Amino acid sequence: MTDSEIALICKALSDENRVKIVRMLTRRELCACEILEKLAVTQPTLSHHMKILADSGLVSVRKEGKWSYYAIRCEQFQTFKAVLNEICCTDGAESADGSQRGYSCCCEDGGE
Amino acid sequence: MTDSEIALICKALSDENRVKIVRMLTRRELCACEILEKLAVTQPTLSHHMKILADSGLVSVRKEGKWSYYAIRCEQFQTFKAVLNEICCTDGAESADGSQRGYSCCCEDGGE
DNA sequence: AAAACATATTGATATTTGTCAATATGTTTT
DNA sequence: AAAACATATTGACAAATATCAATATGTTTT
Repeated sequence: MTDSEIALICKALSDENRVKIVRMLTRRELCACEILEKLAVTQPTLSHHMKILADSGLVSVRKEGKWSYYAIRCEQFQTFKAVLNEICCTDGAESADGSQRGYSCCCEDGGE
Repeated sequence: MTDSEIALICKALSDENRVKIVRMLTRRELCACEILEKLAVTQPTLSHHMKILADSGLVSVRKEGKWSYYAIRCEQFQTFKAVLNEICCTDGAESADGSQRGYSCCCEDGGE
């Protein structure tokens, strides 16, 4: 996954309403009308947001009759998260002074 | 972590150059001059990008003499990734027709 | 003190973005 | 066929963004 593709997905998630939408899609697909009910935007604005999410590859669209159902694209989302997991801070297992931190290192494997 | 905070971090990662920067910071802090060498932007533009990354909370700045050292903020980055892991697709352990997928589900825990 | 160096800020500009009203497209119901 | 419904597209506009040149700030070296 290229830097450009990552940037595109992050751009799709760079708007508060689109973050809300993606969070709503956790474990259930939703039609546009259901999403619209929960956001304070007009229908054309929602349609615009859904297009950005779909174009980024993060969300799929399934048309059924007059409805459009949206869902998270598992494979794409998984790849995105895998890339983020490759990014790692400079922290080791514990702080420089030897004390325990209140959180574990952001790196999955704890160092190379 | 609010939708707004997530959007802010994603906005920081919504530019290809900034994705490159964050990837460069994996496991090592870097001064601005080192980052500048590897990107095709002017010094003021880099300074602008570093400010956006720092303001998002994803990156820390440490000043030492005339240098500014940047690093990934482990705790913040980890929290961000934890939020993404809460977001999950509608897929189960296998495809609807019972066949195996070429990738595992994007959900960490495989369902609630 | 002066020069060189690293970084930040300011000002300007072209481009992109989020939003809405109006309208179009396509589907289902009456 | 007409009305109602769900969604998409178009056009417009204010706000935000990425970029650079010029300049400022602060530090180190000479």
